Amino acid sequence: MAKKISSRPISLSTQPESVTLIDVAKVAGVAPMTVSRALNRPELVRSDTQKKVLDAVRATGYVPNMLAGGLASSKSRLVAILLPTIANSIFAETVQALVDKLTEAGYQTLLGLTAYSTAREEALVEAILGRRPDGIVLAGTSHTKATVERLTKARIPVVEIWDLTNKPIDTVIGFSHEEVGKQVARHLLDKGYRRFGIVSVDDPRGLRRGKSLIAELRKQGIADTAFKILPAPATLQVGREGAALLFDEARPEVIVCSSDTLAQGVLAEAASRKLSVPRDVAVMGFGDLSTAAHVYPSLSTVRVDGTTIGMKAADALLSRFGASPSSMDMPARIDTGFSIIDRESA
Amino acid sequence: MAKKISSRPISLSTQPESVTLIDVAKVAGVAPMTVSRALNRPELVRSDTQKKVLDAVRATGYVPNMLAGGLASSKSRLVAILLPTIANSIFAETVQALVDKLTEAGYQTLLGLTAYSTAREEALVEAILGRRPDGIVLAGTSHTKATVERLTKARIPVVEIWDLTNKPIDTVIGFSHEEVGKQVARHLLDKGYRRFGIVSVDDPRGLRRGKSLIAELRKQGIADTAFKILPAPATLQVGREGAALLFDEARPEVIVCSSDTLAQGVLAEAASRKLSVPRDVAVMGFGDLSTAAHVYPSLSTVRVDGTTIGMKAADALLSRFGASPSSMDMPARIDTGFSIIDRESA
DNA sequence: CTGTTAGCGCCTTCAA
DNA sequence: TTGAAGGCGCTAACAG
Repeated sequence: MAKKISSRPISLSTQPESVTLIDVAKVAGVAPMTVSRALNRPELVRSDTQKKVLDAVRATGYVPNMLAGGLASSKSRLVAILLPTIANSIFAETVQALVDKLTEAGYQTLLGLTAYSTAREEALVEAILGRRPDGIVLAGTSHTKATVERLTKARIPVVEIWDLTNKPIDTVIGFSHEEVGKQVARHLLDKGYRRFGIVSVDDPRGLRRGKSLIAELRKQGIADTAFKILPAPATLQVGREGAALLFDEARPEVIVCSSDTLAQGVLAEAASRKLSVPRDVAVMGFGDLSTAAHVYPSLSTVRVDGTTIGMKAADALLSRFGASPSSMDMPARIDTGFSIIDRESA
Repeated sequence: MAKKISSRPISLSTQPESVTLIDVAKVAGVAPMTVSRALNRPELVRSDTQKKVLDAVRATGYVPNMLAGGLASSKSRLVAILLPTIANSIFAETVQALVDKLTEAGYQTLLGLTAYSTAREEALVEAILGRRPDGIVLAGTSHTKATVERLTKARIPVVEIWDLTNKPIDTVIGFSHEEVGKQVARHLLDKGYRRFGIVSVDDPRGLRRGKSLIAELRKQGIADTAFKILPAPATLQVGREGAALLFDEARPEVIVCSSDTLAQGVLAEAASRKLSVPRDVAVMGFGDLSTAAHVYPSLSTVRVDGTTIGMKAADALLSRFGASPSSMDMPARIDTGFSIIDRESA
């Protein structure tokens, strides 16, 4: 009778063979395909069949194998996220929002950490594309040529975040770091400051903000701006050290920091030197949101809404996942902007 | 001549069919299996064959499909990490260390965020097991029965971190939160404090530390300890609010916080009330490492080395991956400990 | 050292 | 609405 001897040996070992669609189908008394449908497209299955299947799933403890499903359907329900770092990171909120939204939509998230290295990013991209993700999110817009090529060839939605560019790989959601530097310069000049100091970690976007700030100051006739670049990650301690260097050398009227964490370190150093903020020295941070705002009345900051970036990135991906391949060619360029929050005048 | 007509249609579309092992094999002039070996177990392949294959890989731009590979070999080279949250998180360092080490070893990391909900954790575990990860890391030791069952049945290494228990699912790496509460109580009592206040977010481990602290104080004859529990996440602002409540009601001599971020908020509130720390009120944080240490001279804290936890978790996984299935039954229970850092006496 | 065969577990396609 | 056949791309196991 048996058309084919079961290839699965009757297991005598304690290792419970993993339950497959076929096992569920047997228990439910339907074809494997029907189980698949009941699970993935229930609207195509009569409700009593549906029930039989679900009962069988519970009875067997079946967990669908997404490797097999993904291989067969070329849909992995996987989104990769690549960022420089997660420790003490300005990206934390973005990741949180992104992961939350994607999880809710039934996608899982692969996390890769590049440590601000485009070479490492390239290696990660290659490895990750091996998983055939349905989409990928990258922090920043600066990548190696090979990375861009691979990403383009992969023909999946690519979202670059936390920066802006005129030549995105696909979709880009962020703001201009040059514009941040420029606006911060103008804002502080308007308030009458003339001697500036900058504390930044060695992060490409932070450096660009700093350079743009200096460029704008130059335009306005201010030539010498002390620019302290310290190794990442941006910790309170690093902020303190940077501030110490500036206080010892340049005695700036205002210190601009590449992140709020650094700014808090600067505040700590100022306090330890009995310097009053902002009277003796003003401090400007970057990043904000749940950290510094409302808490340090003397701290100004550039506020960036990381949560919005994460949510928009998720939206961008999800809308493309549903869409037809042709509409794949309609990427977006979203400027989420930033705002300068001035605690002194609040 | 052709044993079989190529099943792959000659593509006229612009969509470049993705390159497979077979394509590489053709170009290299070897069998597909040889390509597979050259890529995964090069030591089994003669070096000139090896070279032919690598050249063909480069020429074709081949990216191995890990879904297919995983399905065939039942090895996914994937590790899942489940934590409550990543925003403002005490886990950031742990994740960083874990991801770094695993990436280096050729594993990729799936990130799931549970928001302190065991129900959500259960759903995530189920979804994630569908990817057939080679291992899984969970924050905490408190899970639903279904989660524990599924995890046990999955027969993969499971590492619970940032807590300790006598009944781990498998391996557990962390420290006792009860012990933290107790030691903090004793430490502060020794220093002469008698009126305590606690600010905690609604996080199970933070609450356990707080309860243990209170229990120990009771033992020592101190009955009334104000315990403010605020909704997560732990931000500076929440710390400020908690402190404000305590200052208005209880006027504690010392405030113990469930995280350093909260503690910093408490410092800010104290400052705004012109209270001197630690003279008027002492503040004890939790977590530390790159954040508070060395920066706030007035802040005491419980130091936990999140990086070590992450590295040990990675080690635990990697050693089991290499090992024989039988040695799978030798889990570990590692107490990474903690230390109380007292800035006042430093 | 290299090749052949036979699936891994699921979904697409087509037929009933 | 359900079922049967075939293959997604790769690797284990064995043969040469």
